[in-house]
Amino acid sequence: MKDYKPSEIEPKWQEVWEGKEPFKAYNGSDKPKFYALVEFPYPSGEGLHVGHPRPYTALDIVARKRRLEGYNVLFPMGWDAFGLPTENYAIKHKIHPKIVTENNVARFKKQLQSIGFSFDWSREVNTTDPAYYKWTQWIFLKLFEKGLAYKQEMPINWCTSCKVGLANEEVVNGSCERCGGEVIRKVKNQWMLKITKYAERLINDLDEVDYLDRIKLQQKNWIGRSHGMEIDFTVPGIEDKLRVYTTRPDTLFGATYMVLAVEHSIIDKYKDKIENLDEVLAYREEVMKKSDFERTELSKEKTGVEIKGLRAINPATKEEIPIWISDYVLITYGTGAIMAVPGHDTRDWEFAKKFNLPIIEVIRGGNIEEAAYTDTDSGELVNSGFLNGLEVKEAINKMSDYLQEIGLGERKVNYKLRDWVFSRQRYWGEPIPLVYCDKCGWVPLAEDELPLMLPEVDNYETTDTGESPLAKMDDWVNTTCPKCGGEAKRETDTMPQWAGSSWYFLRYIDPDNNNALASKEALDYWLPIDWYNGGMEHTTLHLLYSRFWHKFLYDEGIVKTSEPYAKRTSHGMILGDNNEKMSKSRGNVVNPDDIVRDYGADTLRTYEMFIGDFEKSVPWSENGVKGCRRFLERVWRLQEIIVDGNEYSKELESNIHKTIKKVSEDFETLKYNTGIAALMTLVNDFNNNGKITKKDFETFLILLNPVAPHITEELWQVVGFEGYLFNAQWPQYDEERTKDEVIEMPIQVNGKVRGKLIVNVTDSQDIIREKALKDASISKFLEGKNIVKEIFIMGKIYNIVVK
RNA sequence: GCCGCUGUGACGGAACUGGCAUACGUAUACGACUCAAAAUCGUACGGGAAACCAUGUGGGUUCGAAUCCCACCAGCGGCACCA
Repeated sequence: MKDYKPSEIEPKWQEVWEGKEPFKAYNGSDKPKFYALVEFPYPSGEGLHVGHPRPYTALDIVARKRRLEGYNVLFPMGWDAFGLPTENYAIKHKIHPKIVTENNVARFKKQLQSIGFSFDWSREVNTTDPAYYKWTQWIFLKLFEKGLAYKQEMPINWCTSCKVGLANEEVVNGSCERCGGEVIRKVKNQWMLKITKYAERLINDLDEVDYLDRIKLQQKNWIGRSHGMEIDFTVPGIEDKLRVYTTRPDTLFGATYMVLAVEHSIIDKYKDKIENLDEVLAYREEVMKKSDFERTELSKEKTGVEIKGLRAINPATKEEIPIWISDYVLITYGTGAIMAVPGHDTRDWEFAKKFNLPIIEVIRGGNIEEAAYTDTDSGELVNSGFLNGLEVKEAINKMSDYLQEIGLGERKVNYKLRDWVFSRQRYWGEPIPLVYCDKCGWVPLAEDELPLMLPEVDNYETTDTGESPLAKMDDWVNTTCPKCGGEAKRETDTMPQWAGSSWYFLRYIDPDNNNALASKEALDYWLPIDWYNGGMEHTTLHLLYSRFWHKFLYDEGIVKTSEPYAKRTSHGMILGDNNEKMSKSRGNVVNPDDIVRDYGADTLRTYEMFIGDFEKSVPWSENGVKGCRRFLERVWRLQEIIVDGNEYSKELESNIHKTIKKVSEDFETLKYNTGIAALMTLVNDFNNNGKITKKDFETFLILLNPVAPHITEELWQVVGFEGYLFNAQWPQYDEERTKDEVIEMPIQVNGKVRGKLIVNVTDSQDIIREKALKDASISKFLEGKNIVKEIFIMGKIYNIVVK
């Protein structure tokens, strides 16, 4: 027997796979299809770390298993390559982002190939490839055509360091997700995508898909549907009414003041009427500097200024109430104005306490001297005229009806979800294919002008003015209007990184198509994606954005499924061996190259799957890696104890059937760790038995193959099985043979195990009782006591209750 | 503050539908082999002298609870005054 040398056999088999193409997916095959998808990586300068292979190996196992089961499997890989880190690196090192991307992609690809994933590399996509982003631009133009892309001046998150507008979702703890720089709010003209138009369907259609519950829940909470009421407050002396949004119209009698967002339009419109305008404007200026996060930090003291000279009428009490501005009311949610009910809203309560505003109890049940009473399940309306005596839910309805009748309110469904800020003032992104003409407005490029190529520039650094680097390129910016032929200017903003990743799974289906993003037949054949695995951190951004785009393409008749992913699962992070997140600065990053070099790809794969619960984060352990290498060494040495035989060994047969069942099920349910444990147990059984038949070994090799494809393929050849393992069939098990006839049954007295009996599974209660009473270790617990009850479950347990 | 997830040996974890807690692996100790070491193989391995006690804590339901219910505590993640 030769030594097990992964460094020799792994490259050998990778070459065979490259030549024989067993992992190629075929469009329009007669076989049943299976589309397995993992999130394509951002090719960063750091290269792959051991966290990447975890989900890739998991779905590689599924993909390989499906092929052995006779499926036509699409398991692709590509590169999500636009984005700021590459651009920042390019600026710092004076290398063009295109070159940086090429280098990073080459490195990632080499790393991935060394691990032996069964990707169909002939379908590789790259979001920065003009042939790819042509279709990203094309989808954008479709959105524009349908009125789902619009430009609007609105306050956005502005990173002072990157000089770039960020989606709310991209702001992390008040800092820029990409660079960590300070985020302030700035009014800018931005391209927006109307994802909110799809909010309802994005929630409702979750019922149709098989996502982990926590993923569905997180999306639902993110979209945040609430049913409420828009109520108009009249302001004597001005024409406009002040409109607020509330989910608690029942508390209207307790509304003792109003609060507006500092950006509210009423301030500028009626500045002549505001007696303390200077004070109001000074406060506004102060607040505008701050990010949403700082403004809404709960722990901080409430601040605000009363707008003197304007007062509103509470439509329920008809009394005049003061109007304030404060940073705790956001212009981006609801109407940018609230009615404050300090008795029953915590933030309003704190504000009222601070500024000595009246607090009225309108729902009995708490003590509003101490805190706002916010419970909606119990309590009775008081001090509320026609609502008195009602419960909250009834009161909401009655008040809503009343307001609607008198024309001062209407029911309204609101969402936390906001439209998607789609503009970036950066270089390394897809150019937005629109032209601005003074005469015609925003005009889309014709389809045959796509892709609008990202121009080559010498200087792609950001501008101090906040304009895109493209704005400095006069030759590129100045163009003619596609509509009227007159002078026009190109849009210089680029798209966010999320654009390319919102539809990449469609391009894999038909990656070289020049006439469409993918052919209709191919899309119809492959969709939906049968299984998509990715990180929890993408649940609210990428996952939601891509569902939105897919639904739009569905409405356009381009795809036949309203949802892109039939199933979505998530993996946990791999932490450093010090139990902290892997990062360069912490110095705990493990590079898979080292593991492949020192232990082999199969060991890396086995360990990543055996490391723990797939859904939980888990620290890396080099000792665990060693253990998996030892396991593969034991597998390798099994060739020494093989004897001829086309049947399973009698002594092992039951265990083999059980293992086939266990592994087949575990590989489908994210329980890779216990699946591998079962294979380890079977190897131990093999060794304890001293010899195994060829048939025993053959089945074992197929079961292990998805996890450790190289060693199993090699052993297949060494032992002399026919052809290649990748052409084999996944083994079947016989349910009857997975069941034991004789078991060790625990015998309990008062619920505590007092003994164990070897019995037939089918033995009756009488037989077991007789045996148990004869057993001294059990009967001594029964002495001098009366049996008052017996619990018997055949083949499982016998419990005697005594007194 | 809200929402979600998670708490089991020294460590990663296992435990079907409420039915033998700690499978599998790691670490450790001892033994075999060896001149020796590595590798390999074998044995032990939750605590306790024992009765017993142990699945974050305290209650509850049950013949029986890691699993179900209630209330807490801790850690991780997400969100950010969302009216």
